[in-house]
Amino acid sequence: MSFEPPARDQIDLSAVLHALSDPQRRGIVAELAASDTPRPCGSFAPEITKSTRTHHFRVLREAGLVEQWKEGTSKMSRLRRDDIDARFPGLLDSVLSSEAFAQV
Amino acid sequence: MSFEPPARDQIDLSAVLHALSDPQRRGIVAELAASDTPRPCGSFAPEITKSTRTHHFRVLREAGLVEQWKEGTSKMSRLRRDDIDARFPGLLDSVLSSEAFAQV
DNA sequence: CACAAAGTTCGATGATCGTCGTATCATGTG
DNA sequence: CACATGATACGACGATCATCGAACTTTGTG
Repeated sequence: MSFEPPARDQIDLSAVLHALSDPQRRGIVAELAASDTPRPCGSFAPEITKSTRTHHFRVLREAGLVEQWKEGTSKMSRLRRDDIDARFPGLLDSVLSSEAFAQV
Repeated sequence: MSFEPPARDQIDLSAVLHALSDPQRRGIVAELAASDTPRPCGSFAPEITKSTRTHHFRVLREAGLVEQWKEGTSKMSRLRRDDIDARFPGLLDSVLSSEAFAQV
């Protein structure tokens, strides 16, 4: 049972908000948004286990936030910013800048 | 153990996103955002049970999205739009308009 | 081929979630 | 006071969640 990542029109708002409600995942998304160059999964969130990381990337992928492909032994990730922005205009930006803005 | 609703500076992004990730709660927030006149809890989401409704309002209140006060036998609710907008500029608007925009 | 590096899969665990029904409380009204 | 109304409290239920470790797969390199 493999998960087709959702097409642009199928991206679900609840799934996106749920995916973004976890700080760890939000951190990954923020890092992905900060630079366009794809990075291997392992270079994110070094403080958590590999399996937990796999889990978080799966949630992001199933929500439609992230696209992944293999490259050698590692797996690259890219933020589907175009799709998200097209489907939910302004949402991603406001979430990311909210994080940056609301530092206590 | 009663919940102090969070002050503006204590409103947590994860809690807000989690609260908004539930369609039922997002519906309540959307209705609250649509009209300024406070309404009793019972006038929302008539398809779910009273206790479930109470639960959802508690999540919204603890996340800082909603303020409530008693008025006679009923309990009124008000969206804390000013606080949310001040803390996370653009977030609430983009979530609400995302819902309206992305009708499949 | 042997080995290392990067991810995935597969339980498992403890926590939280959404929903419900029933009992209870508070407030207003006859 | 008796009763109705609106909401909360208290389990309880199955489902999902975030996290982990151990085993496994895939890919590249000596």
